[in-house]
Amino acid sequence: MYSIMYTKYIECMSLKVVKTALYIEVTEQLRSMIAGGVLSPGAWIDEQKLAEQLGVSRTPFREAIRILASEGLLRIEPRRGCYVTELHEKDLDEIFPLMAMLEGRCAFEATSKATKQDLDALEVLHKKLKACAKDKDIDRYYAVNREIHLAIQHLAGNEWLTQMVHDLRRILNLSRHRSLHHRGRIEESCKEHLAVFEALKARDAKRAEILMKDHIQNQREALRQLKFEQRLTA
Amino acid sequence: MYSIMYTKYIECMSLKVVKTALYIEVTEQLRSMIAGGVLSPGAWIDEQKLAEQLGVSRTPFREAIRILASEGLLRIEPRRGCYVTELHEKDLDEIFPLMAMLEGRCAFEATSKATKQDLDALEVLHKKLKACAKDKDIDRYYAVNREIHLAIQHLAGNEWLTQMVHDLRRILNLSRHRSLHHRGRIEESCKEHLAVFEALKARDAKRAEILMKDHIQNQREALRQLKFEQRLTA
DNA sequence: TTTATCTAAATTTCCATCAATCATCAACAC
DNA sequence: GTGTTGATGATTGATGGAAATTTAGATAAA
Repeated sequence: MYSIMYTKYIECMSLKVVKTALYIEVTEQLRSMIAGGVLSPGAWIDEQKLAEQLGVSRTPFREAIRILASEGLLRIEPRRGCYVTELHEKDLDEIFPLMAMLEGRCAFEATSKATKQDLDALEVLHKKLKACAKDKDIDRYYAVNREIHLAIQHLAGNEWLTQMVHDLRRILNLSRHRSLHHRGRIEESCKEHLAVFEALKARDAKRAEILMKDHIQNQREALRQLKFEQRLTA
Repeated sequence: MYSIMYTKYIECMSLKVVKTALYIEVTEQLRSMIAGGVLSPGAWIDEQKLAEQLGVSRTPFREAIRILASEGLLRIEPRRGCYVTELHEKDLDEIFPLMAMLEGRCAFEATSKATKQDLDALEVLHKKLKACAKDKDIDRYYAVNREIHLAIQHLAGNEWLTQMVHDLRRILNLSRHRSLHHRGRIEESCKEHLAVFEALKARDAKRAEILMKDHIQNQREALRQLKFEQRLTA
């Protein structure tokens, strides 16, 4: 639950990187392999092979697996093996409303806590977002969008809430959904973000919350549409 | 994230219990040791000693520790050791509103999904609750109260939401708060529950949600009061 | 007295290995 | 032909000890 920063520091004389615990590095590596689609949902994880591939023995590898499993990214079937979690439509239908509620709450809290400087920083981000939307640069849009969400979560100032949103987001990323690829979604998304930001600036917390909720639920809807259309063409 | 039931079964001939994976049993044991206060918040966990005490080697013990750490019950400082998480007032101030929001949502969803039978079952539980409140039987009240909350979560039918509430509840239990010991709180709590139930029966989802939120936030308030008064007498 | 450095003990982390369990498939009975 | 039982190979689970790191104590220097 806690996100702890593990200090990596360098011994200047020997230039040797003092390593964090191996199992933590393995956890991170596996996390990004899952996020990057190297390990796809449903895939079986071969302890021996993967551990060897990462250059570690099975013990720290196993510890990493246990952690990811309790985060929900992996699923361990005792004595049978370890698999990457698969998200079904039902899961998405359950998780998106939760995200909407939690991020809505973030927007609500952020509204009263944001300083003038905070708003200025957000202004910059939203300008970037608009530019990305205009250029239809989906990858950069996604990155800036992420920054904005993180900023709002940070402004809300509730670490447990933030952690919860992060955990759920990681799970959602399992579906590698690309709702932004839905026709017109990027412009819609941008408009929604600007609306949330307007409410924030107007110090209308309730409105910011509702708009943020809508924003997330519209993501779900775009995703559903996208899948529906893909099913038609396939 | 997933709560998996691991089957324990018995080999009848030899009367030997075929054990689930050791690290899972250790996880459960540690969990209950933490919940039961055997391991108090802030306490250092001596891997060697405790593992030996539980009759297992350090490896499965370590895996258990990793799991509990990622659940938030333990805090691991790499290469330094493992400690039981301490909750501060700030954490309680952050977590209770989250619980209120999540359980409020449960009540909202449950309202539309509860069948007549479900309501009848809840009726029985609330009758029990009233009896416990009348007798001031705090332990039994706590148990029945828990049953009602679980029932409502179940009715909401969102597994991810349920899991999230469970995770947070486990964390909250670290504080071993006894808000019910606050003067008059048990009666208040009971009244609040009955009010939620009335809204449920009236199919007034929004009202059920608000009342449940209030119920949880009042718990926080009672707890704050209790601590304040204890500080005066101490 | 305080600060710094070094050494030893305690502790965490990691690995090689062994044991227990599961999936597969062939042999057999029905 | 169908279903059950029993071996074989592969994989997960557990162990104890070796290596690396930190903490604490002791000694020396300021």
